[in-house]
Amino acid sequence: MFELNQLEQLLAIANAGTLSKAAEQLHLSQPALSRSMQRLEEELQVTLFERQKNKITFNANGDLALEHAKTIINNAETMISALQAFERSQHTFSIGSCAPAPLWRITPVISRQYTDMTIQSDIKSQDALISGLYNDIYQVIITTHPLNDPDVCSYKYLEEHLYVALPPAHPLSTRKKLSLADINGQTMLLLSRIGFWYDICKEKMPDSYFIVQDEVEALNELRKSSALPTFATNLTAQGRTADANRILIPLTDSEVNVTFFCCIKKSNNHRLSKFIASIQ
Amino acid sequence: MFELNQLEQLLAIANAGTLSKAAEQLHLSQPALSRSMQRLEEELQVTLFERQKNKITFNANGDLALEHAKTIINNAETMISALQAFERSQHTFSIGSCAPAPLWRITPVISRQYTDMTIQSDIKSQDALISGLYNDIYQVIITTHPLNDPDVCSYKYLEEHLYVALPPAHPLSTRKKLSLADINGQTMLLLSRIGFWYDICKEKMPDSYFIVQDEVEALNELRKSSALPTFATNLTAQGRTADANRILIPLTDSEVNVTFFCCIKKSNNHRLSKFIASIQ
DNA sequence: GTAAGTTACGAGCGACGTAAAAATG
DNA sequence: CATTTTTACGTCGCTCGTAACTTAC
Repeated sequence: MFELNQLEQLLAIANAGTLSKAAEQLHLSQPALSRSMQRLEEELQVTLFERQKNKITFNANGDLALEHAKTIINNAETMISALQAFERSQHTFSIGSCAPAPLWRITPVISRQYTDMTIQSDIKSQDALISGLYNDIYQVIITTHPLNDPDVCSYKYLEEHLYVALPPAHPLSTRKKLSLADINGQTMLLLSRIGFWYDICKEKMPDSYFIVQDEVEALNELRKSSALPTFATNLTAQGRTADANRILIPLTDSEVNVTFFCCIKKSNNHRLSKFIASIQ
Repeated sequence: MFELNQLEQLLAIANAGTLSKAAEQLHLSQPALSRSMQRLEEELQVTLFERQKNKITFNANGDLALEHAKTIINNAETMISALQAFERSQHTFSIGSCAPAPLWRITPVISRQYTDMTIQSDIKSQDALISGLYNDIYQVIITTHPLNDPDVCSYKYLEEHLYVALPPAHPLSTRKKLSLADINGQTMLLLSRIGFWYDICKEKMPDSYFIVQDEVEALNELRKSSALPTFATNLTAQGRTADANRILIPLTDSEVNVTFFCCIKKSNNHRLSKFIASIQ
């Protein structure tokens, strides 16, 4: 049987146009390449080139061989990346979530349970999460609704309730509850990468301007040094313990009082049994 | 990049079950195979086997690699056979015909014109001929009707008229013309491999029994030594020159007075221009 | 003359086989 | 003890690079 490196050489010759240039690209001497192609022809029992004294061109066989070579090399490269991706996936616990808060809780749990695994988490749209679960990009996804699929188990995991954190001097700070509509128009501090929350803010508070911060620390600094309202959640210590400078007022909209579900392919149930037990 | 022979070895191991047996099948020492697989794993940067002290089994990566390896090896083998088939086709002039007579004429013409080519001819049903022309199994096919396809040129080539050759003593031998229905029921001598003629005989002379001979010589011997009627055609010298023992009577059915057409893919027009000129 | 290709020849490295060791049933 | 696998080591062969030659523009 011929060898893959000979097919690579064939492609290189097609790309470079001449043996010499191809040899250079392949870090090979030109005579070595010449002989390698002679061996390939011998192996295939077919001439691939039209040889003139100082010129070599593909003949019809060569053109055909080139097409086959391309697919074979392509398959070989696919094999390598598929294997390496599979290997990585074996040692990586990938979680996708539609919001950041569940990850704050779940990541430490997993890293304690699966000590030899890398944990990788994404915040994505629900659609992206679901297709990621089907394609085994995620072992676990966290959504706001259980998945309606017999091959997937959805476990109720957490409830999240949002508050608005107002400075005491704020005109609305005496209210017992508020809706997003009530605070629409306010300029607010907001974290980035908050998944579906951002879409809700944009939709329900179209007149507000959001000062977006990437880092929690940066946001906290701004919170201290400004009178801007922010959001808070029941899922962080920082959100719950009333801040000296802020009064937390519950938000009433159903969209900001959600239940999160952990969704796992049934085929992964066994592998993740320890994890499943821990979230129930 | 890894090499194809390593993939072949991988398959051999999967088939044989143990390194030792696989090595034997591969005509390789067992340690050599062991190291070759170690190199493959190194190359892929992925372990493929679960190694115990004196036992080696595929792991999940290995199973996946095996699937990829199968398709790659398969592609490689396909490449070899496709190239060799293509090479052969380049040096072979393949003609398919629905009847033998046109081949008697056309074959010598082609062999004179294309001296470096092998001529290969088949007698097949019209359907098989047409699909063979499309798949480049035939460069030329001979049919009884022109093809209705803009990519194919159909050239009128020959007319063939059948006669029935009766012994002078035969009751019908004084007729000026006959139809197949008139001689239905007669036991007749017939050549084999006569293409669509055979179907016509069977259809139009359902009550006849046909003594079929593979060889022309054998048929001629029987013709001399028996009084059995046979068919004759305008396309052979032997058919035309009246035989002392036979009287040739024209058959009137339209089915046995046919025009043959040479059909050639337009894409082959250039390559076959010499041939096309010679048949017009 | 430069740039392309093939052939000739010597050298080095890489894959092979043999031998040895270790483990299992 | 037979079977299976890995490691160690020396050898052989294959492929490489250099050099020389030929041809074309």
